[in-house]
This record gives sequence, structure tokens and C-alpha cells, in this order.
Amino acid sequence: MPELPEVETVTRGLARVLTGRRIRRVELRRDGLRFPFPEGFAARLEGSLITGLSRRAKYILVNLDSSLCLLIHLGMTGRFTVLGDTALGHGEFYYKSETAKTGSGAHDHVVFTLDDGARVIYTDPRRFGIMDLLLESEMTTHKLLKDIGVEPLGNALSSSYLAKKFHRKSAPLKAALLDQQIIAGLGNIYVSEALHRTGLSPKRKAGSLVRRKAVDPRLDELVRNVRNILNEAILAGGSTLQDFAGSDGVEGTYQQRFAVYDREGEPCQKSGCGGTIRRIVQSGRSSFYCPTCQK
DNA sequence: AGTCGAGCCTGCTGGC
DNA sequence: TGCCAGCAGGCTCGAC
Repeated sequence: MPELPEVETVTRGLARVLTGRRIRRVELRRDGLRFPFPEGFAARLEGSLITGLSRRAKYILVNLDSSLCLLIHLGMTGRFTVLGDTALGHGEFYYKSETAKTGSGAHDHVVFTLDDGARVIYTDPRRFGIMDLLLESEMTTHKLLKDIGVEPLGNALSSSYLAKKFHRKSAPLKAALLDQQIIAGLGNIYVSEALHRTGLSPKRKAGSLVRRKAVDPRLDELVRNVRNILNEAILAGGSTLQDFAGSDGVEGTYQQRFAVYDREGEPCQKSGCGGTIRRIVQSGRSSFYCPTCQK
């Protein structure tokens, strides 16, 4: 279930296992995921030292001493399992998706073996995930990275930035916020949540929040809420990671805190609102909102 | 140019 | 109980 907070959580978890380790072996159990693996994928990774991990939008970037970088996208159902003795201790660490793990291993597509003996397994039933290799110098020119917008947790996201991007935009707010070329890493859930907290309808045209002179104060509030919600979710996911212990995957706790997502028919939680959460479909995807308090 | 729908895959859920 | 439509947290491409 990877949106930005989930990818951030996985990246942090993997960083503790992978950083400083050398990749001993890469086993590919099929030709590719969403795209074919690049030429010589396994061979180019084997023997490399992992110098660090970072995240850009919903992409995980694994930096190697060979000035190569392994780019990973979890798609909809990608997850990692770490088996063996690692820096995290002995046991198993999951990033577990909503869908139960199959257990059969039928969807284990890539297995990395590290120099400390740990095995890092990439599982992805739907195979919407991506793995690619790029040079560090291609970080801003790579096909998948070059058009990506600002990170929502960084300083570059501001109400004036949004005002510029939304100016004369006729697409609904929902679609504009999902647009990775505007904001990097926002997904279907957190867009619904941020719009609800801000009291803005997902159907409203993005351009309607831009006036000629002053920046609409609702854009300030939207930016604040996007940040707060993402940070709250990262905290909830992070606490899950710290709880890793046994062989059971532990899910992030933020799901319990959704105000609108997947709550169709339930009463709006905003005090004094009294509305009922609705589900509509926008550009093929579910939007959840309260028609009473989101205008 | 901007916007929208279809498609990529598999698995789970809910309604009949 | 069994079947089948509908749905899923992402992204790209093509058509309008």
C-alpha cells in the first residue's frame, strides 16, 4: 500500500538492513516486473557496496559505490521481507500490504543476498512494481524521475507554488493533487484526507483557488494539512517498524485514523458537521469526501 | 496542452 | 457454498 509515508517507512527500514552491506548475489525469478529488468541487471549489482538509501516521490533509491543507483518502485503490491541475521537482529521484517501475504512464495520475484547472509526478498503479486539501474548523474534526467514535482515535506511546497501550478487549471483538485508532476508522492488516500481536513471538495476546479493578487488562504491550509497528514502517517508506520519482532507482519496504525478514506456512509467526524461520507469516482479512482463540510 | 479513460496484473470481498 | 463483478494505496499511454 505504498504512498509516500509507506515508501518512506520501507526506505528507512531497508536502510538499516542494507547500508554498508555488499550485495553478494541477485536472483531474478522472472524477466521483469512492470518493465523488463535492464540488461545485465543482476551482474551489475553483484559485488556492489550499498552506501545509502533515499526516497524521491514514491521511488526508493539505493546508492551503490559503483556510482550506480538501484531504483525501486513498489507499485501497488510490492513489499520487502528481510530474512536472517541483520542489523535489526535475528528474525523477519515485513513491509506488509493490505492483501495477505501468500506464503507460497509464488510472487517472490527478486532475492538479494547480502554479505552478512541476510536475504532480502521482493514480493509483488500484481507486478506493477519497477526496478531499474541508473547512474548517479542521471538522477534528474532519468525517464522516471525527470518530470517529478516538489517533495511535499520539503520547503519547495508552498501555497505560492501551488497557486502557480493551479492557475487556470480546470482539472478537479483531486486530480491536481494526485499529479506527480506537481507534488511528488501524494496518493489516493492522503489526497482524500487532506481535502477533508481542509474543507475543500475534491470536485472543485484547482484553478478556483487562485485569485489574481493574494494567495488564497485555503491553499496555505491545504499545504499545512498535506504536510501534517503525511507526517502523522510516517510516524504511525515508523512505530510499526520498531515493533518488528516475530514472523507476523505488523501493519501501520494510521489506517485507523482515516477520517474519510473507505468510510462511505459513515458520519463525518468533524464536530458539528453531521454530514455523511460519500464515495465518488474521479479519473477512474475513488474519492471519499463529506459533501456537507467540503466545498 | 490539458484531461480522461483504458490497460497493466493478481487477489480479495461482497452480493446474488 | 460457489460464482462473478467490482474493487485495490500507481503509473503510462493514447485519444479527444
